[in-house]
Amino acid sequence: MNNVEQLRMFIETIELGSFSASAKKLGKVQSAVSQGIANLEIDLDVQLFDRSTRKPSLTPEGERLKPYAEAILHQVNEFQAVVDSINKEEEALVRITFDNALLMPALTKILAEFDQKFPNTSLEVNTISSLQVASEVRLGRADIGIMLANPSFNKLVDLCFIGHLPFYAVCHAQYPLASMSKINVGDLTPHKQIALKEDRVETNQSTPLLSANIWWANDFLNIKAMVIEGLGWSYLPAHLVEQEIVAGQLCKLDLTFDYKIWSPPIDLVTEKNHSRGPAQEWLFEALKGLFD
Amino acid sequence: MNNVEQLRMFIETIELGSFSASAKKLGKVQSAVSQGIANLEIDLDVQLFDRSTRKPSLTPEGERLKPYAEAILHQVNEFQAVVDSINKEEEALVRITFDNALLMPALTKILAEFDQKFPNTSLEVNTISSLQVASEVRLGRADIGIMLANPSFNKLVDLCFIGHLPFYAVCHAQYPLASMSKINVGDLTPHKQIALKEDRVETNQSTPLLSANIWWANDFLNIKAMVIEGLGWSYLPAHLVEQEIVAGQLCKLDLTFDYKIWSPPIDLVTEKNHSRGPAQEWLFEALKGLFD
DNA sequence: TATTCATATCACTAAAACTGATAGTTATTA
DNA sequence: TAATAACTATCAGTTTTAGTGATATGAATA
Repeated sequence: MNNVEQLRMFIETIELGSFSASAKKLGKVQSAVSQGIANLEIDLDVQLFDRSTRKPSLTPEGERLKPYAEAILHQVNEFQAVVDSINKEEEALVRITFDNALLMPALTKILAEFDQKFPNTSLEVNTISSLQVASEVRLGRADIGIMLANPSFNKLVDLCFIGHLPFYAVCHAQYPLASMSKINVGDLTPHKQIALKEDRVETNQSTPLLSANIWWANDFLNIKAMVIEGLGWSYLPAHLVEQEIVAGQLCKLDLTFDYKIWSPPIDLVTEKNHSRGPAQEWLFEALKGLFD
Repeated sequence: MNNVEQLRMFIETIELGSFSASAKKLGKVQSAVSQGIANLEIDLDVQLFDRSTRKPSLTPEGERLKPYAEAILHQVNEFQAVVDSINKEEEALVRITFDNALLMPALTKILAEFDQKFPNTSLEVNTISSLQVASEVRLGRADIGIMLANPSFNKLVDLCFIGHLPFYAVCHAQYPLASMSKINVGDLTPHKQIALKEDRVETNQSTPLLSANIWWANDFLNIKAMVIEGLGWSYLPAHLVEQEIVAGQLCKLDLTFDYKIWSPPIDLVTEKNHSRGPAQEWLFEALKGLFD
């Protein structure tokens, strides 16, 4: 079997029930399909259609071969889709890396849209601590990064401010602070704060340290678990605790000094002066709207 | 993409590293492959090979397309295999039905060999009670049946005697009969026998009924479970209890009147005067040796 | 029975695939 | 470094295949 066009004739004739209809759909004259199918039958030495009736009807052998022919045509279409993708200069792979605090519904929605728009471009998604995001991009191990803003990197990579990630100060509903109103800094001092271990010496913490007794964890999900256990209070990304607050499991602290919600800025990170293919370009633009 | 031969040139050239080697393997001259690949590149508008070196080397685009081309060729091979199967007049489907007492290792081994020999023929395997096997075949719902011999069917279907299925009289190791030697018919009378419910009135039981108190079950696996529970003794197909006897869980009864192992005859059943395709023919011949 | 709709066949043309020869290029080796 | 071996590209000519348009024929329909 070498002739894909004959397989198209075969399948279209089955679908449409006649050689002439099949010919019209394939942009040929009737005799082309008639001969094409006849040649296919000769090549395979298999009778595919029964012509004793007005409209050709599939033989059992044709029925048996139909799914295999369809499988070939399907693969041919896949092949063509990749060819088209290449000719649109779409990348084979885009790699995105972000702080795991940023794995929020709006982000996964963007990734799902990406999959729809660029079915022939693979996506590699990594979550790591914000600190490492920039270096992953700079070392060429990721194409786009998203991280808690840190201007000290702006000589090494391109940064693009896209919005603020709101953090809530929360504790468990049974924790002493939950029932307090108008909490000021002094009130927090005796309570345990759980903070993100960011192991960077050169810059400030992304969340403020307010209690005297601080425990550290390297992942917001760990911190969340510890807060739910009632071990202390913490600043956590709003999207991570929204549900638990609604369910009454966690409480926001009524802090007098947080006149606005604590919201550190978020940057997109890309390699310096690096050209982007269409898939990367689309993803970059989509991520700009992450906080809209 | 319509030209499968060009894809073969593409893949063979990758495998063999040169157009000339690829040409030799495909039975063409070098220029045919050279032009073939060139035409493919023109059709796709994608540069597949870098010719600046002595031997052509894949471009990144070629690399990206390679697995898709291989997928097409794979499907084409599958298609051809089915065509070959059809031309050898192999059946699309063979249906075999047998008494579940016969589901023994030797049988599953034959089915595994069938799968090797006839990868393009589907196999439908049904287990039902021996009584129904013949009628399934007669009604055209199975191609080959295997059952405990019952000559009353030989006007309706073709029967072929293939051997005896040995049955052991067994009970649980703790059951009173287990410790008895030289058991005669009278010794059995007070003990409960568990027998196969064959719901046929016109013929004898396939296993003899010897106790006064008889329980019935419609499946040997059910009977086996009941015997293991210590509910009574029963005749069971040897292959079903071999393991448990070795493990000491079940015991063979030392029956004085069973001078030989009780072994009812087994018949292959096929539709009367029905022609067989090669797959069915092979399976029929293989099943003849089931008890060798 | 006439009509319609579909297919098969055929001679012809257009397109494509292939061949064999040749010229040019890249490695290897003497 | 020059000769050689092992490739590839190109081209004119040929063969093969695919497609066209006209025509004949056959099956359903009314």
